[in-house]
Amino acid sequence: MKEKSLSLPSFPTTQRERAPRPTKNVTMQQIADLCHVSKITVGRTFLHPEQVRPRTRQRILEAAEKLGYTYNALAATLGQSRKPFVGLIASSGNDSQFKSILRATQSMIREEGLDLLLGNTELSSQQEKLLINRYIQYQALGIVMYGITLETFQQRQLLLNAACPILLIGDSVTDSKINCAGVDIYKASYQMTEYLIRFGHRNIALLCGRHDISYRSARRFQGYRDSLEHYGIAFRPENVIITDSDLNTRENDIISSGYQAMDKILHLPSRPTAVMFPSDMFALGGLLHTQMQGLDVPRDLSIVSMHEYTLSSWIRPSLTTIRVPEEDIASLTIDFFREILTGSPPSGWQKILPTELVIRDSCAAPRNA
Amino acid sequence: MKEKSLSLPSFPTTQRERAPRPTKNVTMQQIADLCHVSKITVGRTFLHPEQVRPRTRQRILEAAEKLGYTYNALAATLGQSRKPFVGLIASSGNDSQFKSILRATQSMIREEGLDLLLGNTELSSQQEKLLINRYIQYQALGIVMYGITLETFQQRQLLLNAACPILLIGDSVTDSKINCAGVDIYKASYQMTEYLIRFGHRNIALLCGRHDISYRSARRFQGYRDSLEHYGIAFRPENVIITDSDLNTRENDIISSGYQAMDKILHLPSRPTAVMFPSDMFALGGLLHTQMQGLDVPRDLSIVSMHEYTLSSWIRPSLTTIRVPEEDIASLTIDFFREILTGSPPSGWQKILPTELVIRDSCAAPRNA
DNA sequence: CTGTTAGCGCATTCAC
DNA sequence: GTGAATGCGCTAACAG
Repeated sequence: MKEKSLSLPSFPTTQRERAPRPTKNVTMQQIADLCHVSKITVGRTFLHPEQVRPRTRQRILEAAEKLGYTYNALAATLGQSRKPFVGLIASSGNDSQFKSILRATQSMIREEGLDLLLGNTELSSQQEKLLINRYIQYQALGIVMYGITLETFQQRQLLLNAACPILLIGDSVTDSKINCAGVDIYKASYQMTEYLIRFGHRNIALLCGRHDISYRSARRFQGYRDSLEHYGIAFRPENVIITDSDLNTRENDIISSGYQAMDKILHLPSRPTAVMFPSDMFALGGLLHTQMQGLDVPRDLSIVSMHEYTLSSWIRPSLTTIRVPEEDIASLTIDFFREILTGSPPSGWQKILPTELVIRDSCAAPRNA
Repeated sequence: MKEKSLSLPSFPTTQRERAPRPTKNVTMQQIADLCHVSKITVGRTFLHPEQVRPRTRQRILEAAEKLGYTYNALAATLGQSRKPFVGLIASSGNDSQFKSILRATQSMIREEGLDLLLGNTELSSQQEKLLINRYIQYQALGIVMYGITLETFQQRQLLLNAACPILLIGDSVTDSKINCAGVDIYKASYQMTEYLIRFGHRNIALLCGRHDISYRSARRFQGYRDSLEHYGIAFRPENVIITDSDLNTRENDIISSGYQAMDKILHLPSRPTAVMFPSDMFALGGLLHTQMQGLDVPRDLSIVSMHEYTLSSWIRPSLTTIRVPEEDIASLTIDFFREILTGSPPSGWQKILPTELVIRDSCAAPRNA
């Protein structure tokens, strides 16, 4: 038998013995003693106030206040075997798409009376596994992952944990057992490359995350490559600029990553005639740099982004980009958790949403075409 | 006696009775039964493996695997009265500064084996209070708040909870009892206004958050106003553009907020000669719009930002802005929690960091001065 | 309306 | 090495 999904404790347990905190907690029992009622009556005052006579309730509340009582929600979950947490594991805090996910998740969480555990992996597979296990051990109702490493993606047993459904969002996924809600990045990337090729571009640069580590970047990279190949265009490794803005903790600013990438691209021996950026933010950085060099977009250089923000329609030239239905992904995430809450833990729950190529003004045929 | 800090349960308790989840959890006892050992031996295999004979340990681990056992970290905290959580309450997911906070917090959390509870208030005072109480009830070791409403700020009892230290970050604070690590936004705003005034500007616009709600925006607004007053310049209400990008869930993009604000400003009956933006991102939006209108910055219009990002030095003209020591705030946050961990729960812990006026190319004297 | 009993799952203390 | 007993703080089920 291979290793199954097994969650063992993984905390540093040996270290917090410095401060024994002799401060005994105030418990319901103490309130009960003070009020000459039973413990459970105290509990009821808080959880089902209507079941307690107003006068008794009043006395209990006053006593609680006086003692500085704090309700222990952790103990409560034990008692009612309630699961109050939802885990959200992000590969990086950098991604702006993450915001809309966060926002949507939060609103659901609020409605359902849940709370959010947030972890950041910086695309470390080890961190991913650790966090998944941790959140499972906190009895998470489910875990949402936004971005995943190729390595963790292989660990199906971990991702298919029975006790805690895991949902991958942002990207659709090749493994039909794994829950996901997202778009087909491979296809989007393929199509965008195709779009440029049809303009006549043969020398297309790509700014891309670590495709040796990140599942998403790998898919994006592959879509680009396959598209080139399909049209009989030689793949040039030097045309792929790797950004590790996911990983690099110093490099906080996506726009600046795009800026710097463009600098590299413009210094390539054979200068590309088109550049693909992961998102509008990166593209803006690239655009700013290009224009500062006195080059015209799209006459001298075509620029596209692979993920639209509201910004892209306003800058000049407006950006050709790909619309990702973020709101839909967000509401699917909510649906997923609603299914969990109604008792049917999803499995093989796959929602693949279409992307849309938004054509604007940042592309043209290459000059020498 | 006034209301003290009292934490009562605040969950929607009446709703999760749909799915009774008859699936009994696998517990240590079951593993124990299967292995013909006692419960505690099982526990030890996980927590102090070295205290268990290798052969026994092996058997137990196998049984655990076979049964699909999941360690219940919540129950564990009860047993060892360990506090595994840190709360982070953000007023909005929009703010980019939030990223660096998050990053720093996460790294500390990782080192200390803690986990992060994240909540978003969208500057609703009610949400703030609810989340604070919730996190306290989850036995949070401490709570970090990034941004706070004026209303909650008044609730000193809540903020000075003994069981759970609360740290306000980003801004320094006028109440000497309240823990904080941040910069004096009032002063920064005052100085920036002063800087523009000394150029000869008399008609200065300000883009600002809801200063009737947000503590930070209120301070920023006041600094601007007091500076004008000090130099004998009449305050013009129409020169203050309010952005509620904190609140508005649809408006995801800060750059676009700046863009739109600038549009309003340029249409003001008496057009300002200088505009102050909350951050570089807003300012970039404003700048883009200004330039698109055929106006020159800084000749026709001076633009400043009140919070520097890496971007500001690259765009043209480069932005005059204010450097906020984000990294220092982040490490102070860590310090704060280290003090909690070493047993001295901070109180009146105030770290006020200096800001720096970064002068670049986006300001000039007004044309008609 | 209130109390009794039992249990949630694990950890600690002390024995053996 | 291993085990028994007890406690963590709260809740559910059933009684009265």
